[in-house]
Amino acid sequence: MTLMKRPLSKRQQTILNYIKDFMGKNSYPPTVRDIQTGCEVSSTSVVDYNLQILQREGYLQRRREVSRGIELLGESAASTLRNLISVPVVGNIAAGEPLPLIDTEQWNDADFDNVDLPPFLTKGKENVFALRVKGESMVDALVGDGDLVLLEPIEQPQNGDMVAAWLKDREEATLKHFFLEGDKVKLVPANSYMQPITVAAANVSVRGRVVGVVRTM
Amino acid sequence: MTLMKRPLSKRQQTILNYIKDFMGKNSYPPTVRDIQTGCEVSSTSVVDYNLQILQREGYLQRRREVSRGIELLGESAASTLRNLISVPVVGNIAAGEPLPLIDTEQWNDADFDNVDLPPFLTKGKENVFALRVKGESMVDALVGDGDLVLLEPIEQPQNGDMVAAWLKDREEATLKHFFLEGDKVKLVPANSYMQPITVAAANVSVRGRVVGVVRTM
DNA sequence: ATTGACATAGTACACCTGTTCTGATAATTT
DNA sequence: AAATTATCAGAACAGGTGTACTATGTCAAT
Repeated sequence: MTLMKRPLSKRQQTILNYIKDFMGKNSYPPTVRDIQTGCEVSSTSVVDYNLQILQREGYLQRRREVSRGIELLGESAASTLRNLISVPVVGNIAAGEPLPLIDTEQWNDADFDNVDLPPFLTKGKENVFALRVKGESMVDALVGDGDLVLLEPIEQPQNGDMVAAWLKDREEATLKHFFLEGDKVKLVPANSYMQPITVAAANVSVRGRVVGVVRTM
Repeated sequence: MTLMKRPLSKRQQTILNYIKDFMGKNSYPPTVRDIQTGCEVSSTSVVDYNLQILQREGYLQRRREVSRGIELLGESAASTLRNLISVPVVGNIAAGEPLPLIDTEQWNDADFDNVDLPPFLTKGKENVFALRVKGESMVDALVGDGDLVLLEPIEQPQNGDMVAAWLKDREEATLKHFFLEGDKVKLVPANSYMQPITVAAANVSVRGRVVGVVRTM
C-alpha cells in the first residue's frame, strides 16, 4: 500500500526541507528566489526544475503563475490545518424576538462573528449558520441562555425535524420538533415532560432545521 | 483585562474574513489584489490603507515588500491555523450507571472513540474528556439523550461550577451546579424550574467540571 | 462655513516573481 | 565511444505585486 516514490536527489531534499522550514516560520510559502538563495542554488530555473519534479512525485502542489503558490502535500503538510468550518453567528434567538431572516446568497461573512466548528457538527451541510440563544425561554428544547444553535436553512422540514420557527400570531420564536398534520402543525418540545402545541400551518414560518447545539461554560 | 480594540469598520471586517477564508482554502495568504477583487474594492490603495489599520489594531502582521506577506494574529490565527483537539469519549453518563473513573495518566487515546473539537470548546484545558449521555435523566441539566458532555477532570470544584458527580448513597450520576456549604453540598440544576438538592459533602464524588456540551441531531 | 480626521478612488512606478529560452555539464545507458 | 537523460547555469521577459502619490468624498466638531 505504500506508494513507491523514486528517491529524491539531495537537492530536492534540501528544497523540500527548506520549504517546510520556511512555512513553519513564516505562515506563507517561499518564492522561487527565496528557495534559490536559501538553498544556495545558482539559478531560479534550477529551483523551478526541481519544484516540477517535487510536484510530479507528489510532494507538493504548485499553482501556476501564482506567487508563493506552493502547497505541501501528504506528510509534508505539517498538520492538517483546515478541518474547521467557519459558521457565522447571524443573530439571536429568543422567544419574544423576531428570528433574523437569512439570505444565504448575500450573507456576507463580514457582518457577523464566526465560530469555527469541526465538520461532524455541520454534517457537511452547506450554509449552516448559528443563532445565539438569549434567555431561558428555550429550556423545553434543552437549550439554555448563551447556547449556540446550529441551523441548516430550509423551509420545508421533514416530520420529526427539530426546527427554528416563528409563530406569526403569537410573535414568538421557538425550537420544536416539527410534525405536519393536514393543515396543522404539531410542535413537540424535546423535553417530553412538556406539552406539544398544535397551530395552523400557515401560522408557522420555519427558518431552519437544527443540526446541532453547542454550549460552553 | 479585555483588550480595548476600536471596532472595525465593515470593510475591515470583510477584508479580515476574506483573508481567513482565503488562507483556509489556499494555504498561502492573498495578495492585495486578491483582496481587492474578492472584497470588491475599487483600488489597491484602499486595501493597503485598511490592511495598515488591521495591522495597527493587532489583527494581523505584514511584512513590508513581501508578496502575500500577511500573517494573521490572535484569534484570527487561532481559528484557521490551530488544529482540532482530539477528545476521548471515555464512557457514558446515565443516572443509574456508575461514572467511569478517569485515570488521566494512563488513558490511551487508542482505547476510546475520539471526537475532534475546536479549541474554544475545550478552553485550552488539558485532559478534557467526554461522556456520552444515555437516557433522559439529565434533562434538568439541559442535556438530552446522545449529547456529549465535555469535562475537565477535577475533584475540587469552585462554587457555581457545573460538575459531573456521583452520589454514593443513591448510586446515581448527576450533572449539577456545585455549591459547598459547610459539610454539605447543594446541587442546583441548570433548569431553574427544578429543585436543588442538598447532600452530605462526603457523599458526593466529583469527577469533573463541565466545560461544554455538544449535541448533533 | 471651515477645519480636520477618516475613508475611498484612480493611477503610476519600481521591484518581485513565475516562467521560458538557450546552452552547458554531469550521469547513465546503449 | 556515442547517445541519451538528468541536472544545472545564466539571462531575459511579461505579468504580478507592494507601495506611493494625488484627488475626492464623508462626516462630525469647531
